[in-house]
Amino acid sequence: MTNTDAVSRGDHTRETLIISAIEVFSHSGFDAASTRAIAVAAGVNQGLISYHFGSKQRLYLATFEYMLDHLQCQIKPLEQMVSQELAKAAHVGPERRELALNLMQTVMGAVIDLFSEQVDDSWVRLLLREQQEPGEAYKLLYDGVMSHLLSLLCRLISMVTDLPEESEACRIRAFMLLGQVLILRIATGAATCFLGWETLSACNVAAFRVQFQHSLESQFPVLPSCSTNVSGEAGTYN
Amino acid sequence: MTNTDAVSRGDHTRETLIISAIEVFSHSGFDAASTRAIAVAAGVNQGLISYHFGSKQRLYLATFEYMLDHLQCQIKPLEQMVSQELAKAAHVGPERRELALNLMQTVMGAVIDLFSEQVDDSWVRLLLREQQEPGEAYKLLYDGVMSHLLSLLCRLISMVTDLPEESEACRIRAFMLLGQVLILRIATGAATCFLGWETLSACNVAAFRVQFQHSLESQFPVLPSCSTNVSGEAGTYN
DNA sequence: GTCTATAGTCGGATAGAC
DNA sequence: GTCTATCCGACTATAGAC
Repeated sequence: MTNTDAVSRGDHTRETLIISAIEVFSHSGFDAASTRAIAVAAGVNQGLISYHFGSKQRLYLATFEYMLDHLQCQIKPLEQMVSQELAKAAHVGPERRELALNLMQTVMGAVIDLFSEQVDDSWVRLLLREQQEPGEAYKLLYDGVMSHLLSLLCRLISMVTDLPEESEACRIRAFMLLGQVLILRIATGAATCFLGWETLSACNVAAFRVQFQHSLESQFPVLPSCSTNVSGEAGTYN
Repeated sequence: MTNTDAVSRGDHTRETLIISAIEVFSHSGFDAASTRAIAVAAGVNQGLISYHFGSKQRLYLATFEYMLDHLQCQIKPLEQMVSQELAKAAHVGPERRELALNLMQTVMGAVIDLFSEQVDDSWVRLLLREQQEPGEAYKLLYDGVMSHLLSLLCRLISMVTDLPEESEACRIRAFMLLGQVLILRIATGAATCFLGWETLSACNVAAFRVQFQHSLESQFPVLPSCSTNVSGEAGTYN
């Protein structure tokens, strides 16, 4: 068992604290979350927060670095995959347009997966709070994830619509597209009441995905032709 | 000046406290918001919160009742207008479908107006927080506004797409549609960084509205015919 | 209806033993 | 690295003067 000792006791405490901190911060907000409550949830002593992170604020930032690492692991492969597929078919014309649309479906499918399976409710609450009042933690979030995802969508939208990739119009479209799928996690209360989805079951997510695909296809019409999906079934990319 | 005395000093204090409470609650969250800070922001004594509302929790609920009144004043006329327009043209067929699409544009335009001009940043933060962890205040919000707005959209979507109004598919589409426009207020941080919109100027909102109209038209295609907008320019309805 | 003063609780940060 | 004990400030709610 010297293997588990490879991560020192301190490192384990550190991660345990971060995981508990995400839960407590997300529930109460930064100010109302007490370091005592975080320590209790983590099963460690309160003094260890100061020892490992220096202050409550620094613990808060550490939680964002932690979440960012996980989110980036999901986004980066998407970026690479898109670049590869586009490089393989570098020519212009309707085929490229259809490829871009297929890639868009794949990317958005992956985003739906990411936010429905991997991203916890508490993560959503934390990320949303920073969106509302961007602070130090938000810069991490934007630079690390949001900007990459939005740029990726712009690239694809640009190819499908012929809008310039850097244009405001294209960026707005990317923004709206993201809103269309993220609303499922943002308006949790409305989803519960209006759709009757207490929790996001795999079945619910599948139904949502079907409607989103319909919406996507009509939003960005391509010339009618047989669909050649780039990576198997849409959205199975991981 | 007996006219201004018609609202007693107490009523004025009450409203002042509510307005300040919205600001403070939205910034810090319920737990971290201090009644002291609210009282200072309102320029009244801290003890008056207990006197007028009984407790911090009741003040919190009062803020939602206050916001709800304002939101309902915007939503109800929309519902009535849609019902009237649909009653006037009660027949089926492509004309009705196009009417429904025009009504959808008008309704969503009004929603964009509502959330960009009338609904304050602090309102958005409060409403979002309740969405994330629905509490007592959320029931007020859902029954008073959200359910009405979503049902209205379902009615129109159903006519344009032939999806049954009560079907899950139709409800999901309504949900996504709302997400597409609300993202502008929800992802404030991303809007600032990615679109460069520090504040939502009228110009920014106009650009957003244009892109949304494009998206809407392609999402819900009707048979090509001359557009007969129901109430003048789309979205000028108030 | 409004104000002051205060009781009682809980917060973050830290010093020092182990 | 971990724990106990403690300082001091801020919190809600309330009692009572005006």
